[in-house]
Amino acid sequence: MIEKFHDVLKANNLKSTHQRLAILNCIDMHGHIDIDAIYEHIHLNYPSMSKATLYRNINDLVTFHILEEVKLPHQKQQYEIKKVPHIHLLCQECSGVEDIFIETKPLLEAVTLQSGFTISNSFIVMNGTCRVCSHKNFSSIS
Amino acid sequence: MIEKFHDVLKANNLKSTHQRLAILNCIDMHGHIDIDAIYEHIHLNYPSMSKATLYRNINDLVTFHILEEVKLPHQKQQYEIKKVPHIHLLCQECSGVEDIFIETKPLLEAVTLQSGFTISNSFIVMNGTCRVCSHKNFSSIS
DNA sequence: ATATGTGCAAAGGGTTTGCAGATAT
DNA sequence: ATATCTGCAAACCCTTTGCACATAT
Repeated sequence: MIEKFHDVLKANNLKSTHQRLAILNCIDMHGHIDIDAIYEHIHLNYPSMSKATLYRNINDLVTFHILEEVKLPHQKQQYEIKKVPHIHLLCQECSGVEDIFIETKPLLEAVTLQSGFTISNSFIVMNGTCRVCSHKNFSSIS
Repeated sequence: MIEKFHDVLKANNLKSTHQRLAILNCIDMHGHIDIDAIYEHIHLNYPSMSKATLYRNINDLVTFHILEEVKLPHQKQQYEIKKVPHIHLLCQECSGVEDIFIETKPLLEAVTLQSGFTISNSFIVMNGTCRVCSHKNFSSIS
């Protein structure tokens, strides 16, 4: 496997260890995932991985802005690879989380205008029902 | 003091105790506040208040949708009285949190269109610099 | 070769729970 | 009167930390 995160770590003067690569690959693979799920997933192929190392590395990677905390209402804290701004869509049926990249400038400008706030960053979560689950519900009715 | 939350509690078949009223008033007074701050605040006038009661009630009030969890990135979890949807503005200078009530329908519609999501609820946080802090910075430059 | 990172086990700190006594209705 | 709630203290996590060994560079 090509270790896409090797250079990211090096760029931050962090050593490229198996543990760190496993953590980053796991998070990257899942998109959004919480600590326990990361641990369980990695533990399958890598039973010697310790939780102390996981916690330490998660914190370090957040500090270095390689990871980002995702705090969704009514959910355990999750982590994701830091990407460009996007909206989190949280499906109430299947608990899935989708990312959507969409123009938020008009809203941000309206907020600035109304509040006088200079906005540097935004975090948007929307709760609802995803396309797949909507379709499932519809099928079961008809 | 008129106990505005007495009826809210009764409506949910929860007994209107001093502790619950103190918790709700404290949160209402502050807008957004975390558990420890609630405890300290209530403890001043009400030293016998126990943390167990605070935790139990916070959880109960969230369950009954009287309170709402507010999870802001890089902040401790806070609580607020459940209100109509609004945007949280988080100032990076003074750490203040403002609420702003603004039209988000166009964005929600765009999201629905692009993703097929049926949105029931949204949670929006914007980070930046509030009007007061912007002005402070400007003054110190000129 | 050496600064960093890891695993282990113990410590720490926030949250929950069982129980007996207190309180709201 | 009685179901509910509270305070206390102990139990229970989840998370962090100290230390000796291992690893990446």
